Amino acid sequence: MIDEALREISRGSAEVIDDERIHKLVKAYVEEGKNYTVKCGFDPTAPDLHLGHTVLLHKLATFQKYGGVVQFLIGNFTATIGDPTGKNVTRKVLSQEDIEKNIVSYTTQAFKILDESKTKIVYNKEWLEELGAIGMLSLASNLTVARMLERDDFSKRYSSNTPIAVSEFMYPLLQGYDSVHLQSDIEIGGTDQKFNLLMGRQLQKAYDIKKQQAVLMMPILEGLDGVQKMSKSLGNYIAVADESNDMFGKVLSISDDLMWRYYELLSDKSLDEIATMKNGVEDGSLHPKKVKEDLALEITARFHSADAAQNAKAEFERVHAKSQIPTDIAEFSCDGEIWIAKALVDCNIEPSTSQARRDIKQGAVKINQEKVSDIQLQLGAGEYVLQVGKRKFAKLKVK
RNA sequence: GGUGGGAUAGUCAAGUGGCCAACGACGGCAGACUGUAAAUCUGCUCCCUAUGGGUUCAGAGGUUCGACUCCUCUUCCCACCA
Repeated sequence: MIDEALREISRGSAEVIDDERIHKLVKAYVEEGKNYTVKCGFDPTAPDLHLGHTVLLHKLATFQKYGGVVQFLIGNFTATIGDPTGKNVTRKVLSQEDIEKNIVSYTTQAFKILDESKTKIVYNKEWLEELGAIGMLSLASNLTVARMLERDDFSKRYSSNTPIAVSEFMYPLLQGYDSVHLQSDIEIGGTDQKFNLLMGRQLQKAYDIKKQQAVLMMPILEGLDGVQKMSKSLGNYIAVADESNDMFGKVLSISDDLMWRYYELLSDKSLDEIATMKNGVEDGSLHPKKVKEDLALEITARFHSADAAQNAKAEFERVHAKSQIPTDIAEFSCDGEIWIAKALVDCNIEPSTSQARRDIKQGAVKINQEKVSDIQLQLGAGEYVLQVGKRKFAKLKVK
């Protein structure tokens, strides 16, 4: 039991600091039913979670299975500073209203994965606001400028003369102080958070907390392109709130290599099952497409439902394998005859008539499955299914 | 505070009076091939019913038949010195 728990806990992790502590905590739970706390901080800087975030949520859910009580920390105070991690520019400061809004959508999405009964939502504004100038100064005395500048992102920015706000220096300290206040037993985060996570340990020691938190770091999930990290700004993400059809399609569009990574970090399948599949693909007894489909089904089912996932799969096959038209297409209508290029723009499947012309020239545009070659084409009264490329569709009614 | 250098399309980056809607790279889109994968090859990549027209090269003026290119001012960024 303990071994299995530890194996699941360390699954996919990039680095664990003080795994002895984790071992003891899990053992105490299994043998004596004692709970422990696992902290994980989220910045409410964006309203939508994507699968990259869920890597951590999954890990938290695993801990919940084995006695962990999750301290779901909302950084509503630190969000006003902006985490400098991995940024090459100072982050924008968010307004209070935006933060409030983000918090609501954040937590509802998070509870699709987390067990609500074993989760405590905490806001660091509660204690950080009270800290005051004096508390802040004494907190800051725990860290030297030299050490701060050792940080990769800071040193890069410093040497490339990108401005660093002094307030950004405070960020790791405040995050560390959260661990002091919450007396966390374990904190998890992405590998890019290492500095901040270790700060928690250092400060817990400085503030005389008896035990320092163990730290478990998860790798950063690559986005759909398989190279850069999944992020909204890069547009290579799968959002938790994505439609089931989109979600299914997006998962299927990842590369075969990336698929294994997603399995490790996002799937509920056991490590043994995954290894078996991998062997199957390697010796040719299992088609990689099938394996990827299973992954897409699993992920879609998690955020929607098993039925929705099956429908998405059927839909996908209709549209792509048999190159038929999807069942659910946005509909538009217009009065009187309309020029094809204009129609495509009006239906939001082309950004400009210029682009529409180009695509028509290249044979990317279809009406009712028929390739269009005439740029001048006028659409008279009737109903049409317009298509650009493989995935953009629209229905148009011309009166 | 002083002295130099710079700002070009999504990003990087050529262009230093007309041949410029602007080389190239990356990204993106589309086509072929596939498993809507990867890899590869090809085309496109400011807007406009368009063998033409319009608006662009930080901003505002000016010189010129003509300016991304020259001059003046403004804003922002960078380097070196203080």
